[in-house]
Amino acid sequence: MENIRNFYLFKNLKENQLQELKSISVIKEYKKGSILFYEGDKAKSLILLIAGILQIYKTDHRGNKIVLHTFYPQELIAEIANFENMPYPATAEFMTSGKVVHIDYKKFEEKFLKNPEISFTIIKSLSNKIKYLENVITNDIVLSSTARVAKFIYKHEDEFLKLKKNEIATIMNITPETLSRIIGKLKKLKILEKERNNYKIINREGLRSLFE
Amino acid sequence: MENIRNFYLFKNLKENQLQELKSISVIKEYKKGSILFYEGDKAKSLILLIAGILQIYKTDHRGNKIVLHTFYPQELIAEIANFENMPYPATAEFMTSGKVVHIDYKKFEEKFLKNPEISFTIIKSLSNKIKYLENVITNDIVLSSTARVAKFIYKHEDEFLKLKKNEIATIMNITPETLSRIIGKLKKLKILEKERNNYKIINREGLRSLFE
DNA sequence: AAAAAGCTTTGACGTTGGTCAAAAAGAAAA
DNA sequence: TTTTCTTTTTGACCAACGTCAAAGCTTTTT
Repeated sequence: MENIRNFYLFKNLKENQLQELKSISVIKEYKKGSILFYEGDKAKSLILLIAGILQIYKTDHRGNKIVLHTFYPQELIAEIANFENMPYPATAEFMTSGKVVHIDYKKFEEKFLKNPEISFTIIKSLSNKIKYLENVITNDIVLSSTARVAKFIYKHEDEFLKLKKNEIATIMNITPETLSRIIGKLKKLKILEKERNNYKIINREGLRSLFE
Repeated sequence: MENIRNFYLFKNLKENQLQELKSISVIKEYKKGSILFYEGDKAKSLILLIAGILQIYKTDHRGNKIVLHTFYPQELIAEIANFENMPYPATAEFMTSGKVVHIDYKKFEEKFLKNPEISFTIIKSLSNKIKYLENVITNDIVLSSTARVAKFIYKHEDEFLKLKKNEIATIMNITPETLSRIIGKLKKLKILEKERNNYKIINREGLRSLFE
């Protein structure tokens, strides 16, 4: 097994604790597109993502993915399913090939959860997730499509210029047609301008006023 | 100051720690309808609700309240604003008169956050919030209005019978008109039946199939 | 029991964003 | 530079919900 000490979560453990942790952990590899767990599955182990990109999503009544999280390595995944002893609330799919540490949760809880360094890390991880979920709610419920697009362009100018329009639309859970129409609207409002085969933002404040 | 030991969060502190905690805490009372904080406010203290009902909400682009949480006593409120040092992500309003302990966060973090009992409580509190937020997302984004109403009736039969229709509509963030039309649809589907001036559920499974 | 006030339902209509198909514009390959 | 393939835009149309106003019911008050 690789050096588990590299995982930030376990940086501060002593050698004997590390050994103990290793003894309750298993590393598994996953191919791109494979499913780590489905919404409704029962959680058996605490999961730490150590390689690859993992997306957590629900599917709405029209079949659209609602992405709750996109995880990059060194993150705990869906710990609440363990803490609350509940089924996974969403589905996890690898966007790239990836690697994961499965830690026997029961034993972890007994032996590690009250370790101050570890619990502090978990608090950070959880509060990060809350931040993220709140953002999903803001974007998908509070804002209209136009506001959502404006916010995206404002906050991710470079992606807006680089990514294909239909990729951007997917990220925002809208159709490419709707995105195209909104961009058209922004052009009329003199917020964007077509320049060669791309756009230029000519009124950042105008953008901001659309979502604040 | 009242006996702070009554707050579950601090049950396991030793006497000297309790004294220390008291020294960094202030209790405040609030009237029904008063605002504890607004979305965007800066968080200065860790807040523990000890009396009353507190609602946390955002306002969507049409002016509807999106309720993120409804808190009852003995709960930490919006801790992430402290942990992540970010502005409050939503507004908090008292639904009844209430009481709150304000704890100086900087000092709390130094002295208490790494106490195993306390951090465990915080982990519980955070994971509860995640559960709640996930539920909001499921209800408000994933489900259609009909599914949302079906779920509400299925899970809260008594409220459905007792509350006024427009109160129910408010809880679900839909208009009374839409609710009325959906109820009409459920009548046609032989899931509900009008009985005197109320309804009767005559096909619970039918209800369930609408949201699962 | 009649009148007033408060809810709920219904109808007409508007807005938002999705769907499908076709046209237009760009990029890549030949 | 043509040709071909991909992406974006446009138009016509649809479904879900919201809005507003009027009509029907209930409940409360007098």
